[in-house]
Amino acid sequence: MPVKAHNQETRARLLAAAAEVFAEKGFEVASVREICAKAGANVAAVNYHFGDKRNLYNTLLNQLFADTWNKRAPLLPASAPPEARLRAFIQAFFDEVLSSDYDERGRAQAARLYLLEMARPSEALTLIVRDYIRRDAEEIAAIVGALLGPSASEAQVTLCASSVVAQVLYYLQSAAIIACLAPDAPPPHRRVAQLAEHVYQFSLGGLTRLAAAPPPAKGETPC
Amino acid sequence: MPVKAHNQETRARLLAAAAEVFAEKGFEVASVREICAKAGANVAAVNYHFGDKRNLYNTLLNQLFADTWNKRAPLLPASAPPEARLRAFIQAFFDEVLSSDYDERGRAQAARLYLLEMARPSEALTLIVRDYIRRDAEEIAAIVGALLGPSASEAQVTLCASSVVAQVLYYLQSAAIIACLAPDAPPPHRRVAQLAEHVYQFSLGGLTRLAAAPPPAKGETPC
DNA sequence: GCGAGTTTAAAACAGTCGTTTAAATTGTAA
DNA sequence: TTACAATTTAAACGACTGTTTTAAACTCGC
Repeated sequence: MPVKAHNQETRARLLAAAAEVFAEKGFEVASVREICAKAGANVAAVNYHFGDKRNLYNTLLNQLFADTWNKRAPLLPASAPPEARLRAFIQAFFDEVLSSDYDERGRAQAARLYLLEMARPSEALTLIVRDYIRRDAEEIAAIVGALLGPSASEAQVTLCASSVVAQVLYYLQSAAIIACLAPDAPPPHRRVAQLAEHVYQFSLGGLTRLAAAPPPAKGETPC
Repeated sequence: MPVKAHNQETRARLLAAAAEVFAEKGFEVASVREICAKAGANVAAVNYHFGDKRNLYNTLLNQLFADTWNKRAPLLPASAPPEARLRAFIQAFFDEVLSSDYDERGRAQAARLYLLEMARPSEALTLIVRDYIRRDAEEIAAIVGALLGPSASEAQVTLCASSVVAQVLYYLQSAAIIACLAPDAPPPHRRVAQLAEHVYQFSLGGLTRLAAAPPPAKGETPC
C-alpha cells in the first residue's frame, strides 16, 4: 500500500488513457489492458495505483467533473435580471455539453461519460449528482422561479426547469440521431450560438405563457 | 443453413430472452450464455437460429421497433387543427417513451434499447432511424411548421421541432438523474398526463413567441 | 419402421477478461 | 555503498467470452 508515491507520472498517464477509453466504450466494455497499453504501462499498473478497475473509473470521474465544473464560465449573480441569468445559464450549459473533442478534450470526455452513465448508471452517478449536478438544478430552478413569479408552484417550477435543460441535453443525448437524420448539416457544436439563442427564445415563450396562466391546484376546479 | 424451420419455439424464446438481457446490459455486455440460459436453450442455439450474436441483436431490434410502432395510438390527420395535432403527438410520444416495465414490457424494452443505442450507436441504429424515427421527425416538423406559419424557415422549424421532442425524451434519457434528484417523487411514468399537458403548454408558448418574431435571414441585418 | 432433414446437446476451440504473484528494477536516504 | 521502500515487470491465475465441432435426439413424409 503506497502511502506516499514518489513517481506519479504513470498514475497520471493511466488517468489520461482511462479517460479516452472509458469515454469511448464505457466502463464495462473498456479493458484494463487497452488502458495500460495506451498509457505505456504494465497491465498490473492499474491495480497497483488504483486498487482495481472500478476505483480507477470513480477516481477519473471525480477528477474530470471537478475540472470541467471549475472551468465553467461564471454564472450571473441572483441580483441580475432573470432573463439575463437564463440566457447565461443556457449559454454556459451549451458550452459544457457541446465542446468539441479537439479543443476541449476534457469537457467532451466528461460529457460522454455523463451520457454513458445515463444509459447505465453506476455507483459513481450518485456522487456526481450530489457534488455537481444538484447545484445546476437549483440554479436553473431559481432562475425559472423568478421568471414564473411567486405564485408558481414548486411542481411547476420543476417542470419548466426540466423543459429548459431538456432542450440543451437533447443535443448531447440525441447526437447520434441528429447526425443520422441530417448528415449534411453542420454538427451542433459548430452552432452553439444559434442553438443557445433559440432555446432561450423558445423557453422565454413557454415561461411567459405559463406565468400568465398558472394551472389550478391539483384535484380542485378553479372558481 | 435452415431454409424451412419446423420448430420456431426456441427461436421465439431466444428473442424474448435476448430482449430482456440486451435491454438491461446493452449489446456488448450481454452474453450469449446468459440469453440461452434464460431461454432454456443450449449455448449453440443462438448461432444455429441467428448465425451470430450481432444478427440476433439486429433481428430483435427490428421486431421490437416494428411491434411498438404499430401499436401506437393513431396520429391526427393533417386536416386537424395543428394545436390538436401537437397535443396528440406529445401524448403518443410520452406513452411510448414512458411505458412501465410491468404492463408494456415490449415498449419499455424498445425504449431502453433506444437509449443504449444513443449512448453507443451500432449499425442497427441507421435502419431504425430510416424505418421509424424519420417518420416521426417529419410528422412533428409538419405540425410545428403549421403552427409557425409559412414565413418560418426550414432551420427554424427544425429547431422548434427539436425543442418539442427534447422535452419528452428528457424523461427517458435523464431518468437516472431525475430519480436521483427527487427520489421521493412519483416516477415520470406515473404522471404522463401531467407531463404531456405541461410540455404542450410550454411548447405552444415557445412556438407562438417565435411565430410572432421570426429571426432575420442569417448573415443579413433586418431593415 | 425407415431414412432424410431439422433441431438440440455436450464438449471443446482459441481468446480475452480482471487480478495476483513474485521477482526485478528504480530512486532515495543513511 | 548499503539498506529500504516505491515502482515496474513478466508470467500466470481462474473465469469468462463468442463460436465451432461432433454426435445424438428429434420430426416428418414415405
